[in-house]
Amino acid sequence: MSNYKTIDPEEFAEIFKALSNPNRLKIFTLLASCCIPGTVSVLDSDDTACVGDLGRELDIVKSTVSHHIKELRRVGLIRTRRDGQKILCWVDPDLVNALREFFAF
Amino acid sequence: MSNYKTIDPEEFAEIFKALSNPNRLKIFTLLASCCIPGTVSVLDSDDTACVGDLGRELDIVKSTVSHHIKELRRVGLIRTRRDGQKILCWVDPDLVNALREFFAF
DNA sequence: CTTATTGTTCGATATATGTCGAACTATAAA
DNA sequence: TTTATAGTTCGACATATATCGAACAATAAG
Repeated sequence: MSNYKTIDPEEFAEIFKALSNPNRLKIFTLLASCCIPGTVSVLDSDDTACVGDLGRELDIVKSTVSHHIKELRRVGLIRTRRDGQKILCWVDPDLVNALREFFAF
Repeated sequence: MSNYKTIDPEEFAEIFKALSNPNRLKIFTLLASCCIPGTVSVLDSDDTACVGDLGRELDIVKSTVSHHIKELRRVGLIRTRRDGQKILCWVDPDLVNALREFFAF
């Protein structure tokens, strides 16, 4: 694991912190599993809103979902784009790749 | 990322939480970079104590290091073994592999 | 323009966490 | 047995966080 010396501990700690909350991790995994990396995320094929759908899926109020989305976006794990009333979300494949390499021997 | 559906969010969130503290992440990376996976960890070739060495390296008191070691061990990221007065630490390669797969597309 | 829908921001609150120093335990050395 | 070294546990404190509901903002529909 020689690459461990090259990472910024503060930055990576922030990323792991973003994944340390169960609901936030579920949001991340939902987004990761429902979309092709690099493309816009949808929970079903009807192109529904991310924040609302995620809240309904996880049974948490939208203000909490919005807060979690903001945090995931802040550390770079996901990206967002407005489409009408809805905010579409998807995972950033580059950061996911960096995380996979972090755990590579 | 089809494997995202199979993980336990609570368990993985705990693991990420263990890595979410900068000092704890530094301990993990020090252990990961200084030892061959599966073997006993040493910071230098003199087989010195892990807790004391880590504390000196990171400039934090031993009670804090001990607390962090306990947390890393609780979630399975590291393993420990007593050797005389010293507690030797090393990373668990299986869990590191699982984390790498978690971020695999 | 008015109403409905979607998402954000704010304030409050309860809970968790990181850190330290002091006291204690365990092992080794003299 | 006494002393030294290494690590753990405990109590305390300050700080951060997760969550909710209410109020607000933006966009769409009528």
